[in-house]
Amino acid sequence: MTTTKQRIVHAALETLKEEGFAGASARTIAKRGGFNQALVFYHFGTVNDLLLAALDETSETRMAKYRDAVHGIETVDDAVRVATDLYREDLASGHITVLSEMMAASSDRPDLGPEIVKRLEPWIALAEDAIRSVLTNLGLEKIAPPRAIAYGVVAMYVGVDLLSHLERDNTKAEALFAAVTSVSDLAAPIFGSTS
Amino acid sequence: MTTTKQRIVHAALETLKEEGFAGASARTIAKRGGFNQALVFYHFGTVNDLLLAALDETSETRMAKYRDAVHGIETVDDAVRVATDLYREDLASGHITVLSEMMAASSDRPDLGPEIVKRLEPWIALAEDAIRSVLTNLGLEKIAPPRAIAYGVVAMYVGVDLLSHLERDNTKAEALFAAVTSVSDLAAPIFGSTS
Amino acid sequence: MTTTKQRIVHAALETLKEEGFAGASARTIAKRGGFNQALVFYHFGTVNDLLLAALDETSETRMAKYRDAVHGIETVDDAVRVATDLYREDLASGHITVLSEMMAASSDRPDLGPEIVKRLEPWIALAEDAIRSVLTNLGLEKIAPPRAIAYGVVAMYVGVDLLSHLERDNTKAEALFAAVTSVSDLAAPIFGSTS
Amino acid sequence: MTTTKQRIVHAALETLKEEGFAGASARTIAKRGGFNQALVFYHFGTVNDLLLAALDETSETRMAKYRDAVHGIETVDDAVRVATDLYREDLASGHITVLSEMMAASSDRPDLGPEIVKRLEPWIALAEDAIRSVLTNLGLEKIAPPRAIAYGVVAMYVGVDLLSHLERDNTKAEALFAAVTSVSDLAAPIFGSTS
DNA sequence: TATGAATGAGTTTTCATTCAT
DNA sequence: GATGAATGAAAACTCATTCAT
Repeated sequence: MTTTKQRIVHAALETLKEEGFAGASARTIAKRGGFNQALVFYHFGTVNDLLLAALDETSETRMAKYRDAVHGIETVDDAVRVATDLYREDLASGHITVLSEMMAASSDRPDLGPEIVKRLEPWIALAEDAIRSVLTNLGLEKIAPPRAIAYGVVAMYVGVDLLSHLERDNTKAEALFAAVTSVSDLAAPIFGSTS
Repeated sequence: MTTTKQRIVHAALETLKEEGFAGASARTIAKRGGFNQALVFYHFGTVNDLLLAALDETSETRMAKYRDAVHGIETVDDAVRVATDLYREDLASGHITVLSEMMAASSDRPDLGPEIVKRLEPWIALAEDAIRSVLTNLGLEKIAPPRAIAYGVVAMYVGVDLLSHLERDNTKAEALFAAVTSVSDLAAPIFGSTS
Repeated sequence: MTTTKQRIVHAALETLKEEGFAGASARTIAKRGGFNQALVFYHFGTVNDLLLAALDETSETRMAKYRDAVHGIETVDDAVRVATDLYREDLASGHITVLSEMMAASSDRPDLGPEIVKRLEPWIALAEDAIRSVLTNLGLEKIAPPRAIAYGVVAMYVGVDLLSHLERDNTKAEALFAAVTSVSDLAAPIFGSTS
Repeated sequence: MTTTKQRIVHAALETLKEEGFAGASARTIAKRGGFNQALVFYHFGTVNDLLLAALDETSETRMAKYRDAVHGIETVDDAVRVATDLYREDLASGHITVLSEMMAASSDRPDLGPEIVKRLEPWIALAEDAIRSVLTNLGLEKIAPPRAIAYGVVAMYVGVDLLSHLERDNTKAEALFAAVTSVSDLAAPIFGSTS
C-alpha cells in the first residue's frame, strides 16, 4: 500500500533525476506523479521541504547499505574496495544524481543550505569510523587525524559526483578509483597487512 | 577607465558572490550595477553569457597566479604548501564562491554545463603538470598516473569549495589542509628529498 | 453562468476586435477582462491557443448560421443573395474583424499559420457545396470545377474582408455586392431558372 | 552605385520576404544588410516608414510591368491570360509576399493601414481600366460597373495571395486560374469576339 | 553620414503558494 | 484528504527609438 506522501516523494525523486533541480517545480513533479500540484503543499508545506524529504528517502536507503559495508573495513585495501563498490552502486541507483543536484542548488539558498549540511554530517561520521579503524590498525591515527581525512574523502566524493554529473561521463572517476587502487596495492606491503 | 562591459561583469561578479547564482538575474545585476537591464543583453546577448564572462574574468586572474606558483613545485611538500596557500587566496578573493556557484548551478543546465566543463579542463591540466613533476621525481609516475590523480585533486578541491561554501565556514577545510601537511611531513623522509 | 474560460475567451474576442492582433497580448486581454494575466496560461497554455480558441468560438457561431443559409441555395440568384446577407451579418457581428486579424497575423507565424489554414477548410467546403448545387443545376459543373470556384469565392471574401477592414469602410464592398447582384440578374434569363 | 538608402530598402525587402513582417525589426534588417540599426532611423525616421518605402520599391517595379501588360487587353480572354501571367510573375519575384505581409500586418495599425490603402488605389484603378475596356467592347459597362468589378478582382487577388502565402502552396491558386480560363473559353463564343 | 551605446516599455511564460470547496 | 482556480512576482529577452560622438 503506497501512501500519497510516498507517491509524491517518489515523483519528486524521479523528477530530480531526470530533469534536475531547476526542473523540479511543484508543477512538473505533480505532472510526473499524476496528482494535483496543491498536494505538494498540503503534504509538505513547501517545495523545498518535499525535495529535502526526497533526499532523505534516498539517503536513508543508501546509508543502510553503507553502514553494513563499512563494518568490516580494516585495511586500506578494504577501504578502497568498498568505496569503489559503493560509488558504483550510488551511481547506478541515481542517488548520486539527486545528492548532486540538491547540493549544487543549495549552495546559495539560505533555506536549503543548512539542511543539506545537516544531512552531510552522518556521511562524514561514517567515513570517519572506517578511516579511524584503518589508521588505528596502522598506528597512524595521531599523525593523520581521522576526522579531517574523512572530511577530505567525503569532499572528494562530492567533487567527483559533481564533476561526473556535469560531464555526464564517469570514465574519469573510474580512472581515479583505479589509480587509488593501484596506489593502495603498492602501499600495502610497506605498512604490512593487519589481518 | 572602466568600460561599460567591465562594469557589467563586475556587477555580475558581485551579485554572484553576494546573492548566489539563483539570485543573479539580469534585473538584480543591473540594479546592483546601476544600469539598465537591457544593457546586459546588448553587451552579452544572454544572462548565461554574462555569467560565463564573469567566471572567465575571475578564472583568468586566478589562473595567472596558479601558473606562477605551480612552476616551482618539485616535492610533495611544495605541492601541499602551494595548494594550501592558493586555496586561502581563492577563498579570500571570492573566486571560490563564484566558481562554486557556477558549477553547482550548471549541473542540470544543458546550456551551461558543457561550458563549465570546458573551463575546468585547464585546472586539471595544471594540477597534472605539478603532480607529474612531483611523481616523476619520486619515480612513481607509472604506478600513480598523474592525470587520474590530478582529476582526484581537482575533484577534492571542488568538493571542499562546495562544502565550505555550503557551511559558510572553512575550519574543516583548514583542518584538512593541516592534516595533509602533517602526513606529507611524515612521508617526506620515507621517499627522501629530491633536490 | 459564465465560466472563467468563457470570460477569458470573451475578453480575447473584444481585444481582437478593438485593438487588433498586435494589441492582443496576455496583459491587455487580462486588463480588459479584469482578471490576472496568469489565468490565460493556466487555462489556455499560451496566448496563441487562447486566440485560436477565440477564433473557434466566433467561427462556430457563424458556421451554424451559414450551414442553415446555404442549405436552400439552388440558383445563382440564391447564392448571391445569401452571400450578401451573410457578409453583412459577419461584418456587424465583428466576426470579420477577428478572422481578418487572425489571418493577417498568421501569415508569417509558423505556429499560427497552419492552424488558421485548418480552420479555413470548412468554409471552402461549405462554399463548394453551394456552388456545386448551383452549377449542377445549370449543367456546368464539368466546365467550372466547383472546388476551384469555391476557393476563388472564399479568397475574394477574405480579400474583401481585409480591404474593408483596412479602409474601415465597407461601401466598396457593398458596391461590389450590388454589381454582382445586377450581373446575376442579367445572367438569370440566359441560363433559365431552375425552380 | 548603390546609395545607403537603397541598401537599407533592399535589406528590408529581403527580410520581409524571408522572415515576414513580424520578423522585420530594425535590428534584423540591419543585421541582414550589414549596417547599423540606427541608420534606419537616420534615413527613414521610423521602421514603419522604411517598410512602406520597401513596399513602394517593389510596387513601382511591378506597376510598370502591369501597365504595359494591361495596355493591350480587349477581350475577356486577354484579361484572364494577362492576369494569370502577372500573378505568376508576382509570385516568383516575391512581390506577393511583401504585399501580403504588409497588408496583413497593417490591418490593425492605425499608422500603417491608411498608407497601405493609399497604395492599393492605383492597382484598383489599373484593373478598372482593363475591365472597362473589356466590358465596353461587350456593351456591358452599364450593367457591370467596372469600378466595382475591379474592386472585386483586386480583392480576390489579395485573398488568393494571402491564402497561398498562408498555406505556402499555390496549387489551389493555379487551379482557380485554370478554372477561370476554361470558363472564359466557354463564354467567348456567347459574347462573340471583338477583334 | 554613420555608429555604438543606452533606455523604458513591452512581450510570453513559469513559479510557489493560497484558498474555497 | 484532495482539487481546480487564482494570484503576484519574477524570469529572460526584444523592441523602437534617442543621443553623443
